[in-house]
Amino acid sequence: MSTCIDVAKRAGVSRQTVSRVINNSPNVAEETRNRVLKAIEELSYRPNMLARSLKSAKSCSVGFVICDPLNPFYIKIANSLQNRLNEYNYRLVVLFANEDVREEGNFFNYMYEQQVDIVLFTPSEYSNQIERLIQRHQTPVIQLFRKIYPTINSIKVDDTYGTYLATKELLKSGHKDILLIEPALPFETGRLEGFRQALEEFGVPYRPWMFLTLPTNGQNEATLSAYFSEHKPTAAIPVSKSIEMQLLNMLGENAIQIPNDVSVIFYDDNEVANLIKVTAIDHDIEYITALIVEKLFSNLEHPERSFHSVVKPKLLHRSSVLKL
Amino acid sequence: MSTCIDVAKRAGVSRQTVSRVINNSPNVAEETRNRVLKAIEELSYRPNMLARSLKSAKSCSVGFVICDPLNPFYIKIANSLQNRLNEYNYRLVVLFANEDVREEGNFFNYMYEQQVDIVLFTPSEYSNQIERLIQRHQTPVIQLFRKIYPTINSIKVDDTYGTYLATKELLKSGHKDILLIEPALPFETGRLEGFRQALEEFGVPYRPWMFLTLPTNGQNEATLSAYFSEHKPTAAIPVSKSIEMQLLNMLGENAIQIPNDVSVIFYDDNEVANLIKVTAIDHDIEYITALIVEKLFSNLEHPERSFHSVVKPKLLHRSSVLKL
DNA sequence: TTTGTAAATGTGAACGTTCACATGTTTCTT
DNA sequence: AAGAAACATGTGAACGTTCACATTTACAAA
Repeated sequence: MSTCIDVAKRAGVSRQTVSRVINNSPNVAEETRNRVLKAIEELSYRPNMLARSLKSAKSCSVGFVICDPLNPFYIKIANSLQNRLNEYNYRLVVLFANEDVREEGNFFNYMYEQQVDIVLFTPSEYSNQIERLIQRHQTPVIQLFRKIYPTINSIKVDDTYGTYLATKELLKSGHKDILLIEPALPFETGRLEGFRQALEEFGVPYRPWMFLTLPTNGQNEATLSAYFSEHKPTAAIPVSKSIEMQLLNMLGENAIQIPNDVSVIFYDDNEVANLIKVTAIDHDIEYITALIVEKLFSNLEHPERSFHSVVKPKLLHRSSVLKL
Repeated sequence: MSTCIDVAKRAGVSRQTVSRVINNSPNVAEETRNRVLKAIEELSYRPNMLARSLKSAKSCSVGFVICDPLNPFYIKIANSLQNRLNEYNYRLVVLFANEDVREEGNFFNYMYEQQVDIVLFTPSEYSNQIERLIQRHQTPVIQLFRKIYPTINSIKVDDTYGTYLATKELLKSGHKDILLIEPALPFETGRLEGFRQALEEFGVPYRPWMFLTLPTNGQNEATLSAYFSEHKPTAAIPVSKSIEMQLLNMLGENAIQIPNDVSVIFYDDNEVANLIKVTAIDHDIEYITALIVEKLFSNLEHPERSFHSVVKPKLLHRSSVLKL
């Protein structure tokens, strides 16, 4: 692998001039620039980013911990984020995680070792060990999609508003027996709140059986089946892909049809929702990543300014809601 | 961010001793090691990997270009690969791509700049520009899942055998009018070959209408619908997630039921296949990544030994094949 | 002509490690 | 007891860049 000194020798200039050319700095004579460019081409020279980052004390990289790699939402975010950052000559350092707090410490240590300029992560639950780790280092951190650490900057989707939207849509169609199904998480998502807000607005009383939490890694078809045969809701809002799938499975096995027997709105659009035409809460990936990038750079410039941004989701109408 | 010199000062040793401790080298007195470890802890010191890689001329990183980020197969591969590499203190540098040759050159330049020790990529089509780029650099490259460049080491799934398996399964159940649907790709996948092998074995003549290629980014429901109403195959093998989804969509709209009206085997298992119980070709992710890691390290040690590995897929029986 | 200013280019040091080697200290061998 | 071997530790240089500054050249203004 050739270095800038090899290029310098071949072009008959100093290494600094090569540096100027590859960094597009002005004050390089056109003739010299061309000579350097030619040498770069001939040697297929590529600057060594390790050396550059080491010297300049800026790696121009953003760490991103994908908390659930099998959820395409996060992959789309990562993909879009990478494209945006590349435009600024920043790179995205991706780490696949699996919703495990015990591993989160390793992720941060990894990011610190890689000298990323800023870390984006989705906390899986509160841990004061992690909080201390973050405070000890000066690397800025932004929590995405969940605001679990009050003192750490955050960007998230307004999930309260999301369930509010979905619930309102069902209420508008005349549904009164609605079931909200969430995975059991070690923190407050705000979804139940939005659910209750909508119910209240339509004067429908909230009943405890309208809200169900399910173990995250369990086989929940039996629980769901029992619930449906006992309570017979006319509509359901499953949250998270795995619960959506389990619900579909259960409905299929019991020959309960969407929307004739039960109306369904997914919280989180995905290709299955698209396939079987399920109305869903939709997140504007491009808008979210644009916001992340904006906040990220402003945070690098003004680390003292704290922020907690909230993005409103939308409802994507399909045909899984029956008018009663 | 503290450096090894900060740690050395605090522990009252030289930077080299700190280096020895963090690299677990022997020949460090127990008492000294503990003093250094304490200083590391107190300063929350993390070694700077940029500096380490720069000096040692080994970044201990593997570049991985994910050709289709929305296909969970590649994400699972990346995730598993990352876990395995971490065990060897290697890291995975991930790049999201979108099946575009024109971008592939940038990916390689990026990987070269990042000084990765080896690149794993899935070529989207043959390009002699890319071939020259790879040859000019000494960084080893392994093509995954597609063997497009004959001279470059490869690891792939035996797709000929995959369609052979799927076709045989349908033939065994008495199907004779089988449709293989592939995306139109600019290279030979070998799937048609496996399809024809199985037909021949069962004495069923191959007819041109049994094989359909569809544009990769098109809305193909209409084409599929026309095909089905004209030829009425009793079974179909859709290849690639997007074609699988389009087929399901079309079947749903025309009220064609699986398996009563048509038997289906997916080429590539996924959660939709699991949900609606579609028999599918299954790839053993862990086996594949173990092989990749093995080949990767042996390639770093013996760059002169070339290899072209092939992994056999399996058939995952579910209930989408009707016995005729 | 002299002087000043801007543009073009070069040089030494530094970033945080590790390598190669040097040096000092202990422990074993005979 | 002397020498060798093993262990423990330290020092200068280097990795490929960029930074800060220095130097040279060109050209306009006085």
